[in-house]
Amino acid sequence: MEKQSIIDMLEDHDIQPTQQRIEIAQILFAQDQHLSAEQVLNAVNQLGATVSKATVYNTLGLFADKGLVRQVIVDPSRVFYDSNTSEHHHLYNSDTGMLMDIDARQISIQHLPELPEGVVAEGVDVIIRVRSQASA
Amino acid sequence: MEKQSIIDMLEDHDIQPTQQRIEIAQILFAQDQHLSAEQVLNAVNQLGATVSKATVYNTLGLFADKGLVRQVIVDPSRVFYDSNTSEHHHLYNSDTGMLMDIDARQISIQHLPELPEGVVAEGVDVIIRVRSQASA
DNA sequence: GTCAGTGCAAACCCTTTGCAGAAAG
DNA sequence: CTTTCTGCAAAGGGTTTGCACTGAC
Repeated sequence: MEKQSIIDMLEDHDIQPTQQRIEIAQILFAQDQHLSAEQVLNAVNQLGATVSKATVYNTLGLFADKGLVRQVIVDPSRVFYDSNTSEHHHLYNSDTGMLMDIDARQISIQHLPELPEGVVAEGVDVIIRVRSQASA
Repeated sequence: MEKQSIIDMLEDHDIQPTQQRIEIAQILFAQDQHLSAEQVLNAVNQLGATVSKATVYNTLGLFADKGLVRQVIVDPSRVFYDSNTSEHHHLYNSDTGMLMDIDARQISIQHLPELPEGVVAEGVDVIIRVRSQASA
């Protein structure tokens, strides 16, 4: 994804395209992937850029708020940020930490229950948890 | 649930029924519920008992390993332990932190995708995320 | 008496925060 | 110039760990 389309994407989502945000977005949107904050930090700084930890966290939080990425909560120890925002679910290997997308069409949810009063739906997460065969 | 059935339950799951474990189990299995480690700690100690934080964490981890409770990972800031181990899913209000059970029969998953090689399924979590109406 | 379990406090790790300096418009 | 963003380092909060003490059998 080239720089100008990144900038356009950020502006479309009411995000000021600063240099750090552009660099982080370039990492995230290079492909559909799931990265932790630390992985983003490493990746950005391996490109020669220098973005601080605080800015990575701020930016990922901002991107999530604005709908550019989706937080994936599958492991209590860290949050993953998913650059694929199309409807899909996840398969998580708790032994390896590997997180895979599953096309939403592969899982059909028949009928959602009626929600309690005063709440609005945000989304539905489906997580298929697996382990490597040998392990416990 | 009376003390003797708690002890039987622990022994059935290869867990030595120590006093602290019995107290924690009595809290957990008083009803189907979702408690964080901190909530268990408070609840246990309000009963006049004294169980240390380390033991609460150790015990909850042990119970989860042995299948007595189920970890529910919906919020990056803390893990909930669910004393209802029958098949069901969850509804989570991220504004209030409220976690509710949803009967598995209310959601039907049509067909699971084939798993990658070398992995075995552990389970499928479905989380319906909601917010309180007023909020963002 | 032996081994597993417990408790305390310190260590850990991811994440957030306060605040001064830098950059964007 | 004004406002927003960034970076540093320190603080925060849930969880884990090391190790000596206690309890179970």
